[in-house]
Amino acid sequence: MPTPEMSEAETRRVIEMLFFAYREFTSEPDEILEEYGFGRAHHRVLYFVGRTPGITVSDLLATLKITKQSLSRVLRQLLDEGFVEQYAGKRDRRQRLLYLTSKGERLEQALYEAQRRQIWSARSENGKADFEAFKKVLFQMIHEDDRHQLEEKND
Amino acid sequence: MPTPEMSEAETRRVIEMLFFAYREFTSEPDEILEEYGFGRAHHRVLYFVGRTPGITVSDLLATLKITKQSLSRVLRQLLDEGFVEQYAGKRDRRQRLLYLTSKGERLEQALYEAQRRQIWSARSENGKADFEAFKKVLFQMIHEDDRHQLEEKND
DNA sequence: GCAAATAAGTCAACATGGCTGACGTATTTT
DNA sequence: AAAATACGTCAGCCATGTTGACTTATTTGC
Repeated sequence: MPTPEMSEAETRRVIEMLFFAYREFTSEPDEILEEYGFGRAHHRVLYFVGRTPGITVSDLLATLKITKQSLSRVLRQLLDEGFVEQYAGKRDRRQRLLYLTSKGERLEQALYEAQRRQIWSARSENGKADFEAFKKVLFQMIHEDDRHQLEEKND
Repeated sequence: MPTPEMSEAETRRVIEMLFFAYREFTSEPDEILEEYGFGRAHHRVLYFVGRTPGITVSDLLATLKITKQSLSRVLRQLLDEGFVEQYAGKRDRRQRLLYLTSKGERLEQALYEAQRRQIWSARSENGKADFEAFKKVLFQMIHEDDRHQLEEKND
């Protein structure tokens, strides 16, 4: 672990790359969502419900780190419009376990596709080793408390 | 340039890392800005005016890709509160050239510091080679039209 | 068994920061 | 002199974050 030795110019270049890359990363999903009258907040819910079928409302809140009232607004729309379903928990009937409907899965899949393409494209311009390094550095940028929430690395 | 051969699990892991890393990347600046009654939109203006002293309003709009009216709202506050100054262009007096005041520079510096620390920290957990690879992949994620806007690589 | 805690939902109100549309003014270009 | 450009502003809309207060259903703990 070498001591960082980075110029301000290089550091600023990274700051800017993160800004522009993240904007690009969200732009195509945003376009798709707009066709449904949804926004980025809906995307996040679709994403994490899709990735964690049966997730409870409070676990989703913990992942997204937004208030119950903010989540409620978008979740209500997703439920009303049939993209998400909820069932009372078996073990604890106060809980509402969230699942994507097939309609919700189709939309989530389209959103995933857009981001998958962008990631694969960036990867294809570089080698496997470079991409592994990319993931390592990106992982270090994540708050420790959030790291456990990542998809299991089974690859 | 190898054909991508990535599992869905690995791809989703990257999607999640980008989400959590970007949230972390903006969280400390957000806290600082709040002390001034500013938001992320102010940060972006401070950042790009600081990086490009004398930038015109229209160039700033092109970089941020927001509307004149949206920019106006935050720029007005930054001008009124003495973080940014504007002068009529010498060559074209319709233009308003934007500069940080020393007050603005101090705030921009504090915001930069927070992000610099996070980047250096992530870098320090990995090698120089890994970080170079990180930058290469990140660069590829940026829309071609935005790439020229990056800080010159003079390092 | 009952009181307290928990999971979830809702109402109301507010802030930020995107957006569109319509116009005004100063300056430069043609 | 007319048209185009750079900038600014007014008004209003939308999405998505916030706080605070309160309800209902259910589970937990004494």
